[in-house]
Amino acid sequence: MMLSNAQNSTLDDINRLDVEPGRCVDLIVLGINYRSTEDAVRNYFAQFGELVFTEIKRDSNGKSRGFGFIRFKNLDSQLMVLNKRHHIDGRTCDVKIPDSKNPAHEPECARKVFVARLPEIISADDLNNYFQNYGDVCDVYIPKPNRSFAFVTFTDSSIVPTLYGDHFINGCSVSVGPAAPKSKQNDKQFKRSHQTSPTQNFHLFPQMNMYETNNSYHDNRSQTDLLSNMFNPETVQAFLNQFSHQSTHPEYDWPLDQSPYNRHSNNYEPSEHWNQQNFYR
DNA sequence: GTTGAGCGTT
Repeated sequence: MMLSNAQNSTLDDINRLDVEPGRCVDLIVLGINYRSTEDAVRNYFAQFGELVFTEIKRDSNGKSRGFGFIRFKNLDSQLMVLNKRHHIDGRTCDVKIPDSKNPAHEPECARKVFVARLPEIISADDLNNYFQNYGDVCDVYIPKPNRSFAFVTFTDSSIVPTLYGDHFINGCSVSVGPAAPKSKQNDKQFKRSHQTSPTQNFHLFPQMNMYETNNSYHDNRSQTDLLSNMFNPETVQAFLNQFSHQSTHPEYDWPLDQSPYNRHSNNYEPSEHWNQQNFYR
């Protein structure tokens, strides 16, 4: 056997899956040698049991992307290889449950709203007090210096879509929209985590649920269209800039976990070692 | 012709 370094328990991982218990799922194999063939991968894992599926992901030119998927026929085989280190063609490979199978991988942005057209006179306290009426607010983030927008994060994502639209806070009108990611990475995560839960996809189309009789919301086909309907051009730009990591004074931005409005935080001071990458993890 | 954290339809 070519096993080494058993990592975590495998039963817990399987129990957390959104699949039938006792059935094999596709397993992702990370770290495959770029030169390894599917035969090599299949031959290696055959020692643990019969495989019903083997695939190495390749680009359009046929070059290996260094990872692939396998599926065993029997669960005992799967248990033997899952979350363990393997050695194939001179490289150490990890076998894991794909993120796409794990609904727990919901990105934070699903619990967060983007508040646009935010006047400077509205404080994080104001936002907290206001949105607390709709759900459990666990974080309020206003960039410093003020850039006319904020993020409000809830502990539960389910109420988030119901907030999309205009709100009046202390007599001021603000626009609330999805805190959608812009980067390719987050985009993928965002799509993945919601593919597995079709019932939650409605949050991408809030006007279908909230505003279908409101003429100001024409299109319900894409998030981009949603934004163009919901926000004015300046606000859209501000929204997109936020995800381009273009803070003019990043040293004044607070990380989520150290925001004074973050209940899980006991540090009320701006961080010295803070950088934006932590925020947009 | 290179690389080495990640996440699958083409």
